[in-house]
Amino acid sequence: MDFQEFIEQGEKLFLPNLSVDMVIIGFHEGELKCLLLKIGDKWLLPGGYVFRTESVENATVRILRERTGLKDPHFKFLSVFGGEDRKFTEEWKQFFVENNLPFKENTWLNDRFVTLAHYSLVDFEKTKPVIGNFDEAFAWFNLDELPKMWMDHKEIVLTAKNRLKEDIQHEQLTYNLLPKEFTMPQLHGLHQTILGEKLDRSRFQKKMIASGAFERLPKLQKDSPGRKPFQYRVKKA
Amino acid sequence: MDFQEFIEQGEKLFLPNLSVDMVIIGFHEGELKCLLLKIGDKWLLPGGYVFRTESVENATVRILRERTGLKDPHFKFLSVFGGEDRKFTEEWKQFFVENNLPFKENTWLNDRFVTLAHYSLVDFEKTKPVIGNFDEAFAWFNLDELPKMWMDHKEIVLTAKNRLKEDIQHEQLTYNLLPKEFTMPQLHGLHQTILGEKLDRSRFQKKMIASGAFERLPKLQKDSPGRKPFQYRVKKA
DNA sequence: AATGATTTGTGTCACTTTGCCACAAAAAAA
DNA sequence: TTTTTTTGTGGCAAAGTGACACAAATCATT
Repeated sequence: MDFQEFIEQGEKLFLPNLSVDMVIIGFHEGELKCLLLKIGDKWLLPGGYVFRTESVENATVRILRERTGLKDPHFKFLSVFGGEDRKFTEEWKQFFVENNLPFKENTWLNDRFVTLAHYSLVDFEKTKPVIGNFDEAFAWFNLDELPKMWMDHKEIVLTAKNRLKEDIQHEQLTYNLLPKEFTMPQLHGLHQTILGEKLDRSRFQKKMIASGAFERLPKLQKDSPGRKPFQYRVKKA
Repeated sequence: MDFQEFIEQGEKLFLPNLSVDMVIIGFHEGELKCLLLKIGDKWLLPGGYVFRTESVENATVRILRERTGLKDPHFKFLSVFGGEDRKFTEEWKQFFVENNLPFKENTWLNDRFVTLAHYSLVDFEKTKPVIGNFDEAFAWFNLDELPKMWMDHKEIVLTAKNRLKEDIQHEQLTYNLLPKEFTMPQLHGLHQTILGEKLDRSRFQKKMIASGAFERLPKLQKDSPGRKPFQYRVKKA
């Protein structure tokens, strides 16, 4: 679907005034990163619209797959952003002007959008981002060093960051951010990064093992100094 | 707004294909009750649509106020229900036929709806339900004895019931279900009802008091046998 | 008025979980 | 061989939890 077609057909194909946005989070070099796309001189969340014949959930998975190349990505609903004046008119205008496209103020694209924000925890190494038809670039940004972003997208990312902090206390989900096989020191570092505080390594390790959610594998072979850690993977139910 | 006007104007006034539904929960005679409305021979959740010039949040508050008479009701987002074939065609058809109204298959009302479900914890005594223009009746139903309901509305109620069980573990919010001034035995009974299990009274009371969220008031005067309990209210921040 | 039943507030005590530190084992580096 | 780094596990005091006990307060019944 090229842009012209997208503008013309979108109104018929999609549920109007409704979008799905994804905060896609990966863990790389000890930092939490978020996948963003560039349109114009600002960045935005990967997102899309819901086909009239498609469930919201399927739209979410479809959008995620399209942008990450992952088959079965983790995701979780985050929040509704439904402000009465939530429009992207200025952003689209700039995009149209820069691309020498005829800008019309009152297309569906410039109308108000209620967005269903989700977050997704992905294995950074396995994720192969794909830009959309209108995006100029993609990039991973440290959650604490976000660029200029569209509208309220920065707020959405920060909401996700805070939600992750809460969810990690009650749910076993951080392993989605690591490779299938990982070590306790890795998981420990990840949790410290998410919570932004030091966690006692001894206690953390004992607690994780005691949770029974992981099974121990042979030790990891590596060249760095120090004892070689066991590897773990999530127990299948 | 009468029904004819509602049908004709709704499309222009509201965001299409989007609704807000409320699971309004009260606590009465030791049981959790849910406020439902009757249209036709089935019951449905209080709900409504979002004006194009109104935020989702304001719509939620407006709908809640309209149906409960409460000034500043508690509410919390529950979940999105966005199935690809989520339509109320049959239910509306029956309503139109029963009321001798001309039924048209393809009005906005019969289109697919994504609903933003919320739950609201209210003081049963203070709540004065008001039925909508098209509702035949309202009633409070025990959460475990729900009547025949529209589409997936029963599923929404059950989702709320389960969510409440979870939220109560992490958040101080159950006092919304009690009068401003309440006793520890009351709060204890409420928690037991929500969780569906016995909680040690001693421990519960100590934990609640230790949380520091409540301030002790003079003892309650009552005629039943036994020691008179202290009253408490939520500490203002 | 005395006694008993009921309800509520608080105490105790064993058991578990948590926070913090220690230390030994393993393996590269010096 | 010794040192340094990393990882696994142990110990112990403090805090939290579950189960039960018991006393205080108050109405109902002799």
